[in-house]
Amino acid sequence: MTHRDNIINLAEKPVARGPVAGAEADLRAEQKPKKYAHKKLLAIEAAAKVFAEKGFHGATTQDIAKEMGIQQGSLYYYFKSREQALQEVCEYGFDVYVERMKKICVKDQPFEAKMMAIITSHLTNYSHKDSAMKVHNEQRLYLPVERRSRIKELGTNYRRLLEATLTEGINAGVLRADIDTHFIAYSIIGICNSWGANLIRDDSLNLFETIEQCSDLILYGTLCKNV
Amino acid sequence: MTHRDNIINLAEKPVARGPVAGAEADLRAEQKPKKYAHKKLLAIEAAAKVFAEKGFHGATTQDIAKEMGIQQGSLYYYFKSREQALQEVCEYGFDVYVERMKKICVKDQPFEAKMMAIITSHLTNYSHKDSAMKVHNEQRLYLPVERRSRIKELGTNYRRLLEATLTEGINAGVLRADIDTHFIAYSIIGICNSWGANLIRDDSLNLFETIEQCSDLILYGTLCKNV
DNA sequence: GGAATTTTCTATAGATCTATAGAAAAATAT
DNA sequence: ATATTTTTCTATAGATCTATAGAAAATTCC
Repeated sequence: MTHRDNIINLAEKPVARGPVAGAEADLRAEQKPKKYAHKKLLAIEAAAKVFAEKGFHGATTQDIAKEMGIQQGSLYYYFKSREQALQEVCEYGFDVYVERMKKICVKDQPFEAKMMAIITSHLTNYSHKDSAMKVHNEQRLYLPVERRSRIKELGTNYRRLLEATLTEGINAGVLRADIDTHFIAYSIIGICNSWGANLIRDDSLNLFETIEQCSDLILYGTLCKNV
Repeated sequence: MTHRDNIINLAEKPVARGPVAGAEADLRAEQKPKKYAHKKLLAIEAAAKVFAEKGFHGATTQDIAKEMGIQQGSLYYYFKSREQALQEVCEYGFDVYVERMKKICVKDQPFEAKMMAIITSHLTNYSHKDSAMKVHNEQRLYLPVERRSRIKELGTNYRRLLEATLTEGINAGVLRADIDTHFIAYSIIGICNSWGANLIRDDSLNLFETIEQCSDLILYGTLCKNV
């Protein structure tokens, strides 16, 4: 079995769905109401924005409700609790995100291009999904473990895809054979998260320049080639 | 003026002390009491630990007092407010830290060794100063701007030292001439903070291996040299 | 030992904030 | 038009949590 097979297997294994421990699926969303599903999304986005700004513990249900333009008490029509709101924000978009990552990893293209696509995907997520990704990175550990299983699962999937891609790069002779794929995967995620947070904070930063610089650093390092 | 001169100048300019806006120096600590100064340090460390675990907004004065083994109300003997405790935790150790950085940057040694020393210093800080550095990284933005001036100043000093060292590396022909020192400096800090947080969380991680791997990634990147 | 000073304790006012209950309003269906 | 369902509102109990005040205990000084 080749490493490409490995990646394809990982990529095609459907993400486990259905009730995960502590997930408490939103019954309303799966049933009749029409308007509900849409407004629930708005609620998640409002929560994401507020959590991103004030942190989980610093954000009140009042704040989130205000962001949505409804009364504090009404928020409980969409979330059973403030904690559940955090959970849903953390999970929001991560699904899509991991799926996108799978497509990138499976695609047959030069390693450098793949790395750039991965970084682009990671950083673009910060600017598109608004604040959900930032909240995921910074606040998820405030969730009790029971609520984190799905998030952890998605994160592990993501990291494994990255590691497999790195291994593939080594086998293809593109990457150094002596790197630790686990370490490098974590580092890439670390750099991306760090710049992702900067991108959100600082409007003057250019997304595409940042992507290029990140790729460049990870691939080529900083030492002069002539030495 | 050479770049080395630049660094030396930076390194020898004494860190601005005295009352910074919003700093509200702890009068008690500067006056007579003997036991006070010592126990105040314990208070800062207790606060650091609790803030690191629960986040600023998630940590109560009760939690901090309990960590110190005193009553909730007694905590106010050491801090005027919970917010001031956060400020002091964020500043704690950073002084020493920047001083250490200056010494490293000024010292005449091969660039690779310097980079390793810088990373060692940054990561060691995480394991020694317990949680203060983590709190600084994750929670300082919850402080109102008035309380952040000193912290910002120290951070800028630190980053400038790093940038100057990188520039020096370029001029010495060791580093690629086309890197953006500002970008690389931020990235180094990002990687270190990301691994620093991992080190605190995961006991099984080896500090020295992590240091070597970080240096290696930043200097050499991941691409195979033969390509 | 007794006075002065430092440190800690107890108790609490006043200000949140979450989550719920039940009424009201809006939307949809019949 | 009326009944049914969905969505929002108001009001509030009950549970925090911060910060202060003043008494008590511990320590230091003479």
